[in-house]
Amino acid sequence: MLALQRSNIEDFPGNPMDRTDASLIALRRILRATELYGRELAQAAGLTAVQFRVLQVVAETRYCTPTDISNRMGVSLATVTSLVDKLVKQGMVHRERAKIDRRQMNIVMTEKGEAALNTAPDALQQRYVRRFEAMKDWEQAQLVSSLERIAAMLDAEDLDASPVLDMGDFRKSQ
Amino acid sequence: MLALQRSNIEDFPGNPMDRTDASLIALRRILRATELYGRELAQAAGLTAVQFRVLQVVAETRYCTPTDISNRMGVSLATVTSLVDKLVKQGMVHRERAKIDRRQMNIVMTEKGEAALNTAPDALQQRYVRRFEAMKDWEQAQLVSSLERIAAMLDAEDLDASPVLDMGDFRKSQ
DNA sequence: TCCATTTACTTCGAGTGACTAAGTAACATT
DNA sequence: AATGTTACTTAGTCACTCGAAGTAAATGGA
Repeated sequence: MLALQRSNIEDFPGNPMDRTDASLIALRRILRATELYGRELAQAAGLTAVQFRVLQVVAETRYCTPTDISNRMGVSLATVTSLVDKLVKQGMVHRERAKIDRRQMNIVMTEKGEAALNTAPDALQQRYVRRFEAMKDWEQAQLVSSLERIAAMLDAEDLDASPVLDMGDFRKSQ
Repeated sequence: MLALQRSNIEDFPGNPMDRTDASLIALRRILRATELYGRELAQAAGLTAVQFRVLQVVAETRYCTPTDISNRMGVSLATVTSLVDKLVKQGMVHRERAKIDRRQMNIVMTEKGEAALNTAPDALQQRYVRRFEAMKDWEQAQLVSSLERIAAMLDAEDLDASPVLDMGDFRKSQ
C-alpha cells in the first residue's frame, strides 16, 4: 500500500481542483490500473502476481540465481526460495546447480514456464504500447519528458534500467 | 506484482533507446518509488502499509464503516475486519456501534491513531508536492496533461476521485 | 594444507494479508 | 410475525514475507 496525499495547503473556496490534486489523482489512476492488471494477469495465468514476476525475471536473466531474483524483486532470499519452490512444483522452472560455482543454483525456465509467460494476457501492456506508439513524435517526446520528470520528483532509486514496469508486492514492514 | 513489458518490436541495432522503452522505464521508476515509500512509511509508523492505508481512509471518512473501507480499498469485508482488529489491538482506532443503524459499526480514530498518521514520515508526498508546486504554471499544466493521458492509456477504471495516490496490496488471485 | 570466513542458498517458525463460506444481529418488507 | 436483506464477524485456508539458524561450497590466509 502506498498513499500519497496532498499537503495541507488550503484551497480557496470555489477553487475547483488545483493541479497538485489533479496530478496526484492521475498518478493514483496509473498505479491502480497497474495493480488491477497485475491481478487479472496472474489470475488468467494460473499464477499469483508475485510468482509471475519471478517467471519474468527468470526469463530475462541468463543464468538466473535466487540472489538475482532477490535483488531484482527486492525480497529476501528466503522468500525467493519459497516462490521458486512453488514454481518448481507447478513445473514452470527447475533448479540446476551451477557448474562454475556449485553453491549457486540456476533457475531455468521449462517449456511450460515459457508457455505460461507467452500466453499471459498482456492486455495492459499491449494497450499501453500500442497507444504510445500511435502518438505523434512530439507527443511521445513530451510524455517521456513528463514521466521522467515525475520519476525524478519522486526520487526513485536507481534501478536496473530494463524496460519493465514492475510493481512488486511490497510488504516488508513486518 | 505487475509487469509491463515492451512489445516485441525489434529495435534496430544501435538504436539507443526508443521512447516506448523510455516511457516504460520512467513509469517503472514511479511505481518503484511509491512502493519503496510505502515500505518506509509503514516501518517508521509501526504499522504495515495496509494498516496505514486503513488509518488514512478512516481519517478521511466521516462515520467510517467497514463497508466504506472495503469499497475504498478494494478488499473484502472479512479482510477489513481483520485489519481493523489489528488497529484496535494497537489502540489506533476503536469500534462504535452506529446509532442510526445498529448493524453498522463506525470505525473511529483514537488520539494515538491521529498521532500515528500525523507523525508518519511523508517524505515522498512532501517532496512530490513541494516540487510540483515549485514548478512554473505551464509546467504543471503540462505534467497534469501528460499524467492524465497516461492514465487514460492504461485505461484505469473509474475511481473515487480523491487526491490520494494509493497502491493497495493487490493479491487477489489466490 | 588446513582452518576460518564468506557466500549462496534452504529450512523453520511465525506474522500479515487475502479470500470464501457460514454465522449473527439488526433493519425492512410483506 | 415471517421472510428477506444488509452489515459485519468468525472460521478456515492459502500466499507472501521475514529473520534466524542451518548446510554446503568457495576463498583466503597461516
